[in-house]
Amino acid sequence: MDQTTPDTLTKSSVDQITDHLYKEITSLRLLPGARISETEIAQKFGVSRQPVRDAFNRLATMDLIRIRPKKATEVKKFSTAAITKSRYIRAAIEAAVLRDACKYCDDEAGSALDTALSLQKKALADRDTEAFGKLDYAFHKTLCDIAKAPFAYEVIQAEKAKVDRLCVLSLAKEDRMPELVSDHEKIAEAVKAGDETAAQEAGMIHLSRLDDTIARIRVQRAAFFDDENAAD
Amino acid sequence: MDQTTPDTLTKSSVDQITDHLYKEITSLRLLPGARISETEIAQKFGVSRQPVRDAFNRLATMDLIRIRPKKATEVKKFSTAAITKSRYIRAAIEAAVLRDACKYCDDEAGSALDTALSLQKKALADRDTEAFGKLDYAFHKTLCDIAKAPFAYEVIQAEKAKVDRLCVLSLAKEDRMPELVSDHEKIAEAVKAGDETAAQEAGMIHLSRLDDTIARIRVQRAAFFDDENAAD
DNA sequence: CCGTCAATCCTTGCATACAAGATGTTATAC
DNA sequence: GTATAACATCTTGTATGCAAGGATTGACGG
Repeated sequence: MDQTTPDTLTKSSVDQITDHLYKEITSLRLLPGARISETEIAQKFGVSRQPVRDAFNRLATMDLIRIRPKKATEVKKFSTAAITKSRYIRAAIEAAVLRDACKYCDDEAGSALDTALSLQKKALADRDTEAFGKLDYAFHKTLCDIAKAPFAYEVIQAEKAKVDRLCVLSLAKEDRMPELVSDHEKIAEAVKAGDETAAQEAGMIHLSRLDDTIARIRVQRAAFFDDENAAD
Repeated sequence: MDQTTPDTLTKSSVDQITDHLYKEITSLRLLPGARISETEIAQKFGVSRQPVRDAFNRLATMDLIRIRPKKATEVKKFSTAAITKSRYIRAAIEAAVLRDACKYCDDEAGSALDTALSLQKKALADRDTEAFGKLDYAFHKTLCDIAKAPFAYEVIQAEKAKVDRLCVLSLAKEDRMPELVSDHEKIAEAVKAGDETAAQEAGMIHLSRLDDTIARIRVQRAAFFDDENAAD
C-alpha cells in the first residue's frame, strides 16, 4: 500500500486521501461501480482538487479505480481476468516460497510456525475473524521469511489485497476459518518435514479454497463484475 | 507500460510525457541518479507543470523515479534488493509458465516456437541486437500464450523492464546472443517434448545468465547502485 | 404521445499563481 | 582562517481558474 509513499515521514494530503480511499474501497464501503468525484472528495477533506487528483492517479495505477477522462471516475469492478491473473501470480510465487521454505526450514523456523499456528487456533476458538485475517497475512509472511525471500511477501500481499475486498462479500467467513487453519497446519507440517511436494500440494489446495467463494459471489453479485462489459 | 493509460485513444499530454521519460530512463539516456525537474520537462514539452507532475507520479509507481518532496526528483538507482526481488518473481512465474506450456503444447504451438527460433537465428546471423531484443520478448510471450497464461507475460515484461536498462550498460550484448538463442532452443525443445523438469531447468539456466552480467556491472558502475545508501 | 435537438450541468484535463521546505552560497562576526 | 547565520534560489505541494468534452434533461416540433 505504502509503496508510493515518499521517504518523508510527513504524510501529505495526497497520502492521507489515498490511504482513506484505499481503505474505503478495500473494505467495500465504496462498492464496485460507485462513482467518485474529485470535487466531492476535495470538499470532504477541505482541500483543493489537486491532491485528490494525485490520489486518484495513484489508485488508478493500483487498479482500484478507473478514470474515464471527461466522463467520470468510478471504483473498478471485479474482472474474472484480473482475478485469474492474480491467482496465477500467487500460485507461482507461493510455490517457490514453499519450495525454499522447505529447503531452509530449521528448528527456529519450525517453532515460529508453531507459535503462528497456536495464535490462529486461539483466534479460531474465539471466532475472531478480524484477528485471524491478520494472522493469515502473518503466517504467509513467516513462510516468506523462512524461505529467505521476504520480498515475496510484498507480492503476495499486493495480489491478496486485490481480491480480499471481494471476500468481504462472503458471509461465511467464520465457517471457512477451520479449514484454513487446517490448511496452514498441513503446510507447516510439510515445511517442517522438508517435504517440497507435500508443501506445494497443500499450498495449492489452500489457494483453491478461494475459487469456490469467488465463483459463488460471481453469480450472487454479478453487478459487481465487469466480464460482459467490452470496455476495460 | 501502458497499463495506466486510460481507455481513451487520444494520448493526453500525461501519456506522451510518461512515454517519453519511460524510454529515456529505460534506454539509459537518463542515468540513474540523474535529477529531473518538473519545470524543466514542462518547458521542454511546452506544457505546464501539472501534466509533468502526473507523469512523475506514474513513473514513481513503476519504481523508475524517486520523488523526494520539496527536495528533488531523480532517476532511481539500481538496488540489489530490487533486482533480487525481480529475479525471484520472474523465476517463479516463468517456472509456472514452462510447466503449463509443457502441459498444453501441441503441434501448432510447436511450429510457433520454431518460427520464433528461426527469426532469432536470423537476427543472430545479422548481429542485429535490437531486433533480437524484441524477439526475446516475443519468445517469452509465445511461451505464455502456449501455457494459456497470456497475462503472465505482463508480469514478466514489467519485471524484465526493471532490469533491462541495466543490461544496456553491458557492452557484450552481441557476445551473449548465441548462448541466449541456444537457451531458447533448449527451452523450446523441452516444451515440445513435454518435459517439465528439463524445461524448467533450461529456463532457470537462461535466467541465471543475467546474474553474471549484473554482478559485473555492479562493480564497474557502483555509482549507479543504491545499496550502501540507507534511504530507499 | 414520441422523437429529436439544444442547452445546461457535470465531469476531468490543463495552466497559472502562490506557499513551504531544503539546499547551497555568501557575508559577517570572531 | 573559520564558523555561523542569513539569504537567495532551487525544489515540490497546493489552490484556483478556465477549457473541453460527455451526459442528462428539458423544450419544441411532428
